[in-house]
Amino acid sequence: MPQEYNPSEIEVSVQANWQKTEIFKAVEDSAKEKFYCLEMFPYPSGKLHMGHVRNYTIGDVISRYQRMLGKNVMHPIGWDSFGLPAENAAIQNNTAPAAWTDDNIAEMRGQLKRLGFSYDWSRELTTCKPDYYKWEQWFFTKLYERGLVYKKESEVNWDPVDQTVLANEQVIDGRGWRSGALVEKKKIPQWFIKITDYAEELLSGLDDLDGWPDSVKTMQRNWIGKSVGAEVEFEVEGGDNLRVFTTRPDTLMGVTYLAVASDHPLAVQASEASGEIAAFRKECAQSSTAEADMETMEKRGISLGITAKHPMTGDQIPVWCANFVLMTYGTGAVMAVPAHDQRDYEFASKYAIDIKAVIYPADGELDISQAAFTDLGVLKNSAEFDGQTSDQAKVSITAWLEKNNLGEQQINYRLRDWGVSRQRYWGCPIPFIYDADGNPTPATEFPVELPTDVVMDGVGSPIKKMSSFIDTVHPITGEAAQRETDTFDTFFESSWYYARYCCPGLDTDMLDQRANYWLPVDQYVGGIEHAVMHLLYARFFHKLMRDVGLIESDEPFTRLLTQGMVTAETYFRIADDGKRSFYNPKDVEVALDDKGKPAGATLISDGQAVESGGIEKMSKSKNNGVDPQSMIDKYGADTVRLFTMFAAPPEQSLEWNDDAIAGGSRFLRRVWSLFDKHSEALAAVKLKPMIELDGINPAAKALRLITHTIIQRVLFDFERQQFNTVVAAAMELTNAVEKANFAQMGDHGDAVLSEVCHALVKILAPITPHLCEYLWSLYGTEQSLEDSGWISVDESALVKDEITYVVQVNGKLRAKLEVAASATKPEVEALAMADENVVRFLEGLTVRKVIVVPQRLINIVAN
RNA sequence: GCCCGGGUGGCGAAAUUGGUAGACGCAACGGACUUAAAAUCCGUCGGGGGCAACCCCUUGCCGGUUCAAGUCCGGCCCCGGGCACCA
Repeated sequence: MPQEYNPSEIEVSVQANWQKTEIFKAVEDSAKEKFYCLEMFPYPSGKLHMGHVRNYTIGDVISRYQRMLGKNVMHPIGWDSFGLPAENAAIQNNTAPAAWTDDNIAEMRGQLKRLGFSYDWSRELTTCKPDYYKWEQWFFTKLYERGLVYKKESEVNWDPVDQTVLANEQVIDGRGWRSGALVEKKKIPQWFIKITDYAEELLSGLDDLDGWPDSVKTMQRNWIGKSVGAEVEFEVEGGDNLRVFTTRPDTLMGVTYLAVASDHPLAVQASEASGEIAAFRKECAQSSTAEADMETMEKRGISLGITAKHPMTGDQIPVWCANFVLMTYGTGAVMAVPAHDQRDYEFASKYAIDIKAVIYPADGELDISQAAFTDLGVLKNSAEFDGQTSDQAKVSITAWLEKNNLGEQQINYRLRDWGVSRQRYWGCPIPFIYDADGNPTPATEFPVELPTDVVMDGVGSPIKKMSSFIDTVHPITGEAAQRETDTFDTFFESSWYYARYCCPGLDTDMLDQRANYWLPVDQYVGGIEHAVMHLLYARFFHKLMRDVGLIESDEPFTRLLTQGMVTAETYFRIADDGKRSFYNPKDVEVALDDKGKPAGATLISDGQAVESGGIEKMSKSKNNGVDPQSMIDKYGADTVRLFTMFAAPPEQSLEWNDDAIAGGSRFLRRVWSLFDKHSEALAAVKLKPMIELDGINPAAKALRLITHTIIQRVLFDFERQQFNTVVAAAMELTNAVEKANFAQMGDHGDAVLSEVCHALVKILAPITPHLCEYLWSLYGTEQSLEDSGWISVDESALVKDEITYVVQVNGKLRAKLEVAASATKPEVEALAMADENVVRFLEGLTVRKVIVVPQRLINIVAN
């Protein structure tokens, strides 16, 4: 073997061999246990960024590990290629989104191949191509037939200057990003899918997802937001009765006002007679639709000047309009109990509305002089319900409402139906056709193809003016008709791509039986930012596909790994106009003080100071991205892969560090020279198993103990997917081999060498597969590394003659003892008591208790 | 504002899940090799005290449980992710 490790040479030739042998092509085989490993597919934004590299390396390590365990692994890749950035880039570069997208895919595909990921490229899919999206169009019409799709008015961010709908991302401080105009909420008709019909199953299904992180399951539970309470009816004179949902019917007697959303029918009605109310409603409309904005704005309201009849007391109570009541949750109206709800308390205090206490703590005094009492308690001032606990009263008051026909028990979900309409061009056309009266009917021919030869003007979707697209024939009447010009939310494509990977090339159906072989996905890997929306939509879609009869399983993803983001230091200067301009870390030199702490940074090009802006997620806006390509060119794919695995555990954020990756390269060179040094011995001894253990040389025995202790840790770490410590273990093993003197190990030297090097290649194989392929070839076996099986622990190698005991006095470390493994508990205790330092610390004290943790620790408690 | 995470040396981190805090690596410093540099190799490396054996302090902050807390419980502070049209 050559003395120098030349990664690019090895990597290119190993990759060519993988391609030639089609080793990663996945074929259905009922005789083998399948393993479907999937990473969230990329949006083709231009070039790979470090987040991609991390995501796909994690997935590749898992895929290769599972393959070595002997499973039939399917590992596909594709492109989530509809979306907003393509439209923006098209405008900027004076091109069409399709061409820009295709170029990016070609570029990024090349980068993924260069990194040596074990993809089955024959399954590659691209969501913006008609052969993919025609099936979601077809599927949407199936859902329509089943009554799961409907159209209703819904709010969007409206830019009144550009006359266009804006994404939340395009609203900055309440203004349109291009026009700078104050954004308004506007209602337009949009398509919805009834995800709320599946709320209960989406919630209960989480209980069985043992392979998902608890944090993600909790987030989804909270997002679905099931609450049990009551709907209560308040009679409004001369108007429709007002129904409200409450989780606290026990506080009913404490209601002192009602509040409705600004677009509630009662508020709309009241605004017709009052300019003040109309103005308030207009103000409420002047904000983005984002919930974070709604929740953080000042809580304000206005009295509607009308009253409603309290169902129990018959009192007339005022009805207000408030900016914090959401039309989309519950009934768009709430009953307010200022004494027992903090938000109502603040609102009532601000507008001098009555506060009436009805719940008292079971013991102690009620104090609502500063804040509401929101705990459960005992009822007072509640007529016949006085003395009941909150829990009792929730039941009895609900029963009373039901008996008097004034309300009933109700389960409410925070989850809202999924609005899938987008007024954008670069998306999948929604397959509906409107007759002359505007009545929709589903398309019957698929695909409804998106015209790709378009010019983007920066305002609005080009197909909304394109008669060649819009004008069509009604599928039933044959009369002139018009196509829907809205497109699907891009979450639509990403909700079912994992199933389509199972059926490449299928042109007669959305899915076939192959989907049932591969699904569910055994391991899904992706960013934590997708914890709720994408993962919830995909779970929902899976159940829809099941109910349409396309697949048999209930959940799409058995095990989920949510990776952390990739971050880097940011550097900037503030210009005279107050704007920050950011400089890439590679263009900045950091000075260190004598402790090695950063002390000031300068721009290399002009030698002038730049300010440090702290660690942030790699992004274009902060200009702190590191181009993976430059790292691959410099160090090779294996080093980049090794570093991304070593720098942090997968679920934590990973801070990029140029120096640290050089350390990864250094390690691989050390592994290389280690094999170089022993290549002749390895070729001669091949895979000689360790059999003769009796009378084994102590040096050989010691190295075997290290080897198998490390194997044991590595097996554990691969299973729990903590790959940074796998790399650390490989480094420790390398250190041990470097120090070992095999010549002194007598007859066992070669066999121990073969065993330890074999372990090292196997441990690193999923992480640095190119290098390991090469090293594996030194063993001269016929089998490919991928098919050569996995490693196991030889328990007999783990047997120790001596054990180190830690001796504590009152919990503080005072001594360490080397004790024969056969020593009994009293013997160990006696040895501990006799230790010089222990004796010193026990002087003048009485021993009260001695705690012995076998094989590990002794704690002497004395005073 | 609400929901979910995270905080350990100069830095990235580890701690077999309540039992030796800092494995492994980066940076830094000292040395070897070299005409020199790179590369490589050897050594030191949380803070403080001590000639030394050793001792004291230290896992964001405050309090608690325990023989024993980075790990469990309660309260705070700071940072990040998500909040339904970025993907």
